[in-house]
Amino acid sequence: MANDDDGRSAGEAARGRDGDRRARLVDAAVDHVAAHGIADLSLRRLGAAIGVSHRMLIHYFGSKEQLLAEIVRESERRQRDLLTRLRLEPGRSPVDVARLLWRQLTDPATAGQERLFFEINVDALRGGPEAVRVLEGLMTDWLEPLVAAETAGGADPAAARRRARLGLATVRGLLLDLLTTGDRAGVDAAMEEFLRLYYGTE
Amino acid sequence: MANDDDGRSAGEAARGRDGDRRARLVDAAVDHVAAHGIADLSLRRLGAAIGVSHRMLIHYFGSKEQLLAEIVRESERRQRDLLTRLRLEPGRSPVDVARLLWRQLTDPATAGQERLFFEINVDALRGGPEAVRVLEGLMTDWLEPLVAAETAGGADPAAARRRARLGLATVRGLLLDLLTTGDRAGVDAAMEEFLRLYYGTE
DNA sequence: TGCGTCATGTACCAATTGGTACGCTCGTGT
DNA sequence: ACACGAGCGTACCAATTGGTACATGACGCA
Repeated sequence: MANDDDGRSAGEAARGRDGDRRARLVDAAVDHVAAHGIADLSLRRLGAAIGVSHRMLIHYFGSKEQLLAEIVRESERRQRDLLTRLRLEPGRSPVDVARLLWRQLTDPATAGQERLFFEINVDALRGGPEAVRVLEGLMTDWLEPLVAAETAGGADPAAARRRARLGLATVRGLLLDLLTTGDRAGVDAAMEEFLRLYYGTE
Repeated sequence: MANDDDGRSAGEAARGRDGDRRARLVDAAVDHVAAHGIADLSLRRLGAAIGVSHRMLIHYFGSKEQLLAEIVRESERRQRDLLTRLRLEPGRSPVDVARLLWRQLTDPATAGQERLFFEINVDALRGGPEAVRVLEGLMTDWLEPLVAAETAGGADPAAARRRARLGLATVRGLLLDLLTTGDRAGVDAAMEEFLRLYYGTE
């Protein structure tokens, strides 16, 4: 017999002391992936980087695919957190919220995370049907609160959807620009231009 | 001795009858890559797909890296062509040009090409310093004519740069939205909203 | 006809990949 | 004290990778 096998089925239950270990591994993995990309990731290199043998990664996550899924999940969670942390603030004007969000997204500290977002997105585009869930989450998680904000700001639902979609797309486009050019000043200026058009500030 | 080696140095000169073959191979390669992505590309699979042995790919291009470089170059060229083909038209209003460009970019026939653009972009983000050239081309090739158009439309240079940058980012963001959601109607509506804000049409 | 050059396929190579087998080392319950 | 099970590392595996060696043609030129 002498079998290894975790009978743990990864995702659920069993938060019994090694849940910590798992969680810490995922965290470290996301950090590493944000820094080095997801494309040429190998279990061995990842393991070496975060201080475990690749054997342990398979032990805890079952397979590379499952580990990747968990990395994506955790990364999505971090992005969502970024958003929800903003909407909590009361009584801000929409422009200020937008500016705040923008500043947070363009914080150099989270640059890796943003790059990872695009990487996951592009990656999922090529992936099979199981990637659809990821893609949907990537869009709706952001679209929903934005639509809500627009509706609250007093726009009919159709217009709110249009505006939310436009805003999200523009932010992402500018974010990609910033990542590729690194020209913060230029991109910030473009963002200000957008805010002027979008909120009609003069 | 009995050596194989092409002394051709790939890129230049030697358009001597096999330039055709090379060019056709690059073309087929770009098509294949647009359809299947660049991430899990292998010389063997690519070769099988376009009807040559992976040996031939190396023979004609020297290495996978050089082949990839050429694919990227050709892909960029196609994108640029897409743009220049539009600016030739005389006497169109900016809104119409924009709408035309948008329709061309969102043509399902070029969807693979657009996806490839994002893939190359994301890929280059993680790449070494040789990728900088690619990234710069990816931005300036588009930004320049847009800035020119804005300036011609009567805006001071600073504003023209801001507006061009904003327009490009928004188009790309919406394009990414379209690729991930496939919701053409919704994205088109957002685009119309943008054109209204951007050109002040009522 | 014979020779050389180029295009191409087949067979191979070392390196790297995800995943597995197995054995060592502890901490803990009895 | 001792057995046992979980956590872990080492050594391994087959598959796939980019790249190379070599043989085999086809074609042109003498």
